Amino acid sequence: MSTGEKIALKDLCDSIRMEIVSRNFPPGMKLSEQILCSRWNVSRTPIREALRHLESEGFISSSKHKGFVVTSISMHDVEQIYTIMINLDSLAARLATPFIARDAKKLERLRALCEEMQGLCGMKDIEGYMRKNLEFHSIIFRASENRWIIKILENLHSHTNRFILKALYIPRRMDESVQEHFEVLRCIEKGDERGVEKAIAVHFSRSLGDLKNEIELSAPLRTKEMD
Amino acid sequence: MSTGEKIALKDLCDSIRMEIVSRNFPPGMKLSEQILCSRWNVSRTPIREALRHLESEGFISSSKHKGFVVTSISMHDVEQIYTIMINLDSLAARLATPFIARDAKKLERLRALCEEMQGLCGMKDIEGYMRKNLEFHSIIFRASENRWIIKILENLHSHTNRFILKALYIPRRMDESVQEHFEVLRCIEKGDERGVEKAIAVHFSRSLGDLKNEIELSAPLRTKEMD
DNA sequence: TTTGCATGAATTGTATACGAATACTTACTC
DNA sequence: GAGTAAGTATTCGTATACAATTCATGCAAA
Repeated sequence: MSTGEKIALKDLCDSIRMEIVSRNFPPGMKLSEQILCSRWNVSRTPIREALRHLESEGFISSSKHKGFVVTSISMHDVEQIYTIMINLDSLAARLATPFIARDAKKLERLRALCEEMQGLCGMKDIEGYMRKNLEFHSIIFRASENRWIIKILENLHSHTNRFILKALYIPRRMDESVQEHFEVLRCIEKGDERGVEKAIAVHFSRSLGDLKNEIELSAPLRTKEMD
Repeated sequence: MSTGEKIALKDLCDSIRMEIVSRNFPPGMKLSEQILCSRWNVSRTPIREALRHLESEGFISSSKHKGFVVTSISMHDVEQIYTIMINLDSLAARLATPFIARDAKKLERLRALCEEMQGLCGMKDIEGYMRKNLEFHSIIFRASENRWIIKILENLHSHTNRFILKALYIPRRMDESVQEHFEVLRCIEKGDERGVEKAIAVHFSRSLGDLKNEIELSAPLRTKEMD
């Protein structure tokens, strides 16, 4: 790969972030500058600039003379993040409702996603489900037209996606979750801003609750800290 | 200045950020790397890394081959940010309440700040007032013990402080504001989490409302976009 | 005067070079 | 064999060098 034109800094940043979010670069992994250089065929300067960017986004941490390391994300972090998302995603959804309600394309896409999630849920395709789920919520918060919220939520959702574990399959929860998405969609279609706000808050609260239960149950497997 | 030991990257970053927040580096200002280099006696490499960090925090923007520019912050941005703070600061305050309620030192400091604000308000010292105000709210949200909220709010408060204009003196609003701070403090002392949450939300809502009015009134002076 | 272009100066983007700190290897002692 | 110390190798932090692009200036022509 990459034997031709030069990669832009932003793309470099996105590439590395993707590796981290996909757990291809797992928590705790040392990010050697040299290896990254040869991986993307650039010198250390742009690599370090990209790493500084990701550092400020919280995906990696650095210590002097020891270099960069992928941060780990614990259940404790996930709880803290969900606590924020319960509030912010619902706020964003409320703001977004009037914009989406009169946007046939977005409504159609949201409905398609709901149905696709229902299908994937039946097929037990967690990975696919998570992708659709992320797109569903992204469409909503991006429609809030509040660039500050959008930036924050993009970051937070990326971080939760680092934790969410393909392995963790909870059939009951997934069915519930699908229904909650449909409920959100119904409220949006009605233009019921407060209804959407509430539905999203409930959705994230339940997701967090079930996540905590599940982790609790699988505690012998892995404890509080993931990696 | 700076004729001795080498400055740490983090401090460099903080220094530049301070220049921006204090409007010493005003919105739209071109940040020439050379000038920054000679200002802090370092080479371009650490300067650029610091700038990348600040870019991801939203204080500057860059475009290829044109370099870095201090971002401008408009009333529209401030409205968007306040919309978030109304929710997030109140959430943080609710979380923080039980921790502060049993922390005599913090309670004492908060009370002192309230009284100092009252004094500064009488003396019409807006700059001093703003500083105390920021410390008051920072103590609260930092006590939330949610590191994700803390990071977000530190960033948002910094940005609003770029906008808030020393020139804008609103006696009535400042008196009101002082009372609202006392109300927040009373709720914290009682350990009334929901009361704190509500009080903070009301406080930020009113601040935003008055800010909008004031901007509206002084519209001939400066319109929507500040700088 | 204004428009257009050409040339050079200045600035940025990236690569490389070098000093400093850390990690690793090896060899030696016990 | 375990532990340790010295010396080597690697990696990082920063400075500098070079390439690519933009910006400014000046001059010529309309």
